[in-house]
Amino acid sequence: MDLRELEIFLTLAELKHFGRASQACNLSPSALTRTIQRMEEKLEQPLFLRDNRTVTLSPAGERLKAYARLCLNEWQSLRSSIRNEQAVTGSLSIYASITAVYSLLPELLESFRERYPEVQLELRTGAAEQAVAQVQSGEIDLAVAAFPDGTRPNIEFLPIVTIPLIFIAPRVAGAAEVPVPGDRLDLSRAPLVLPQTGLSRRRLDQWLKEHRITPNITSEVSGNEAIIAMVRLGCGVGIVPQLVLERSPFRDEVVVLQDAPVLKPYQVGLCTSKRNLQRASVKAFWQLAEERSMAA
Amino acid sequence: MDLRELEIFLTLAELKHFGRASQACNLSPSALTRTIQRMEEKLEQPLFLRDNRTVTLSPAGERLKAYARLCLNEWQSLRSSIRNEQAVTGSLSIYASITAVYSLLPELLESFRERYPEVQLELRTGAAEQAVAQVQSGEIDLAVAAFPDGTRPNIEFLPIVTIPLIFIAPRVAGAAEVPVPGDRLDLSRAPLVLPQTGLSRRRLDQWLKEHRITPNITSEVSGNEAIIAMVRLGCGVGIVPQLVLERSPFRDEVVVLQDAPVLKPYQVGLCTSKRNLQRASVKAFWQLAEERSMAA
DNA sequence: CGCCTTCATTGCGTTACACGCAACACAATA
DNA sequence: TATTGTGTTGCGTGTAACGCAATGAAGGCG
Repeated sequence: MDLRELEIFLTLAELKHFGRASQACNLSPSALTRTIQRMEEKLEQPLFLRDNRTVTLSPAGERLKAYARLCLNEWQSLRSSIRNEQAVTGSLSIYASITAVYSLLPELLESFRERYPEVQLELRTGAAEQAVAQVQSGEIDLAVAAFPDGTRPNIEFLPIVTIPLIFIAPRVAGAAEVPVPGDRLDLSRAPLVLPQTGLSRRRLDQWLKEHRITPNITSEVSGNEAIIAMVRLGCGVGIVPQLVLERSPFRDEVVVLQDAPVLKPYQVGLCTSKRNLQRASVKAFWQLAEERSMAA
Repeated sequence: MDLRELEIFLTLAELKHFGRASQACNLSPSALTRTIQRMEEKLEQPLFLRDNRTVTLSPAGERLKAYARLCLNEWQSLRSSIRNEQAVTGSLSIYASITAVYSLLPELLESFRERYPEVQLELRTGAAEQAVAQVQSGEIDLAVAAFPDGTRPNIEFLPIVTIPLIFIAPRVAGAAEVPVPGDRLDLSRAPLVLPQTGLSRRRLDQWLKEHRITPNITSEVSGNEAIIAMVRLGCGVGIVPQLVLERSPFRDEVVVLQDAPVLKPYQVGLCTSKRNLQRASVKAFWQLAEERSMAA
């Protein structure tokens, strides 16, 4: 039994006139007759008692009338509740590093807020490394994350910016062998301040492996900000994404080594699960970001 | 939105597995996929969140699930209530003359009662002449009536028996010119006891008109039983359906005139309106009578 | 690492079915 | 008797739902 059929039936039940009902339903008289006949066959029971003069509802028709009203009303309320739900209770949790919150996200969040003011936004900051894991666990809807090298199953990425990985040195040489600006960076000799894990570490390790160089690692820390702090103190040469350096309060107290190996740059963008991408709020954010990166 | 679609949706919502759900619905996987896609398009909202591993309900899907359950449950209850209604509350009112109640109806009622014991029967007796009017007014569902000569609009007839119209005379001649058994009946001379109106009167009038005979009408009464009573008293020659005479307590006190005009016989049968014929109980009685007259 | 299995989806040809048009049946009306 | 109003039926047509086969994507396993 179809909702359209119920609607047609109800119209006829109220008008009690095939001609007028068919007109009211934008239907040919024959189509109306057949629709009612189909319904009567399905119920194995006449719904209307007709003679050539009048049309009246049978007892079964009265029952069906109540049913039809129920179904159609509930359908209306379902539709509106789904629409409202889409707008009002749409929520979106975003995970990002502090750097991202200050650099990439502001303009995105602003235009999203403008276009979809009804979506409840939740913003969580944390280590950039954990972004993908947060998304995979379902803890979070959307994250700003660096592209992992390999593609992950059921995870979608949308690149937004490409950020070079740069080598930084203290403005004033501290320990021995720490290069000063203008020197050529010799990775086999220079003392290095590196993250324990993470994408930039893997990029460097790969480069070193390709060039068969054994590095001189002074200290391993976690977090790009920590690297900048260590470098500033003169501990050695560090490697950070350019964007992080630009946002750092210590940016003037370290120098960028221009004559250094060029590592494959960071790809930073949005990250979510395939499943989340089907939710209205997530999809909206995603498409907004796509538009902006198209325009750029 | 179709009930079948809702059923399919519910199955998938419970199994959360396209393959198994399609099997459970006797459907190909592709058909299931498309069915869900259609529903999602109609609602402009995803119902399931899928990745290559799992299928889960979206918020909109949860709402639809509640709706689907409501519709399907109500549909079941509608079907069963309609079936029960058909059997239990089916009522049938029958109008018949006293003669019919004693002659035609007993066997019909008996087998009807046997086959459809749940139908509430109501039996009303009255003048045979009013049977059709009772049906037309909707006062009564079904009547045992004589065929009117012309067909009536929106009224159906089912002939059951053919009953000759016979001329009767008193066993012992009373008034002058009243014929005795064996005489040839001369309608221009014999005193007649006729019904004021009714089918038998019309039949006789027609015959007289065709033969250009002016009758000698002694008295006009109403009701066949009255005719028999008058004839018995010797008032004249009467005309009654054979069946009425057979059932009359005075049947031995009048005689049938064999050598008399042959009038077109009475056709007695069931009578109902087209509209009533669509009701289950009426239809059942009608079909029962059809079967019996077939067999006879 | 490569092959196979499991799932959902998509392309495509086929079929069923709902529709509109026209003709019809039946009754009321002039 | 002709005409109008009303519901139904015959028939040709187009859409849309289906099944089959191929595809894409991810997990399992030797």
